[in-house]
Amino acid sequence: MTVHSLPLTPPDEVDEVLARFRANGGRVTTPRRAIVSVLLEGDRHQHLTADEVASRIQRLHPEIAVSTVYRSLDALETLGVLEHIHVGHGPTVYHLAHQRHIHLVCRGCGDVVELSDQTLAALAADVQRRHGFAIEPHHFAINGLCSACTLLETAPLGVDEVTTHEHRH
Amino acid sequence: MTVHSLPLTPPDEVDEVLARFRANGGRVTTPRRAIVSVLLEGDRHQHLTADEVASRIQRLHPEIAVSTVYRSLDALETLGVLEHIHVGHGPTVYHLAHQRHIHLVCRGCGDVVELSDQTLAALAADVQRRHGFAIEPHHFAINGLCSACTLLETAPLGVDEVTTHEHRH
DNA sequence: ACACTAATGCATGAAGCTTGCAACAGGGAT
DNA sequence: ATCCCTGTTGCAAGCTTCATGCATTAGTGT
Repeated sequence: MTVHSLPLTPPDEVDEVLARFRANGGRVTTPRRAIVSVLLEGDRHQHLTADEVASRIQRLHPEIAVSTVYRSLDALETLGVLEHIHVGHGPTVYHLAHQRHIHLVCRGCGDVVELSDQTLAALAADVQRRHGFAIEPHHFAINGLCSACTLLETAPLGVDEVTTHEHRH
Repeated sequence: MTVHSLPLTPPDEVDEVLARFRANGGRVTTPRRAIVSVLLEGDRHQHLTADEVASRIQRLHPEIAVSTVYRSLDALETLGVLEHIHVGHGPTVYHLAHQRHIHLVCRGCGDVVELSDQTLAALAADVQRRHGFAIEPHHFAINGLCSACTLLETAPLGVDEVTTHEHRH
């Protein structure tokens, strides 16, 4: 009997994820259940900042403190339930560990492109061989310019697009 | 006549760098001269946080405010004198633009390995072709584990190296 | 040397994250 | 099902990194 009537919060998928967490010595509490719940929401992969996670949780549980969210995110990450990545100038974002992927972030428009793991395989092998360094490409976003923003930059025909197109990074 | 008697602060190399800055409309002031000076110090490439830059400047010029350092770093970067990079969990670090290189940062020991530009050339071309995305590999540090720390992680023979070898990232 | 305007110093503030502590609750043992 | 131990929470305060408003100061072309 699969109950899919709840629109926002996923059902027992949450407990499924947290079962491994408990097995590894973590306590399953309301805040931790809520965190996994919001990260499972939606069809697409979620990359949420701690603050975004807190806001969404507080729609249902206003009593849950932001500091608890930070500490719970930490606990969940330590036991492998989720991971964080750094997206450049912005705050840290979190996503479930099983939704791991590499991120390209455009410094112009902020768009995020997901990259296949094998795209970096050759680079990783090269760096490993030449430097003995095992890169962890999921842990950071690769910055750059998407095609649209590249056009804007290389062709500053208009008025003052250099100043209007702010570089916030 | 090359005067290399001054040990800490480089000589007129500072003015050389700032000449282009002035030519592009920037005003050469004491704080800006001091910033370029500390970034030119030492034999190796400098990667300093804004706070580190401020501290070193204030040894000679205690009146220079931290906010001025931030704004001056910004101004110098806008006119191409220097660049900043994100090294993961830590604060932004700055270096002179002509000392540009790619950074590998070990999440275990914090060591930084410099990488040649061509190491990423193949990846950059691949991403450009497949996604139309122009990556800017100097702008972020690539995180991972150096060979020594990889050994520590894969062989947790000792007492409690997992806990003593903190993962701060 | 002058005047125009950018840059500075100071104070204040905001975002993102951490921490101390008393009260509370999860979950293995009973 | 209940108890107890210990990890977890909520609250408040604080910390780091960086940004900003404003009156004063100081570069730079003329």
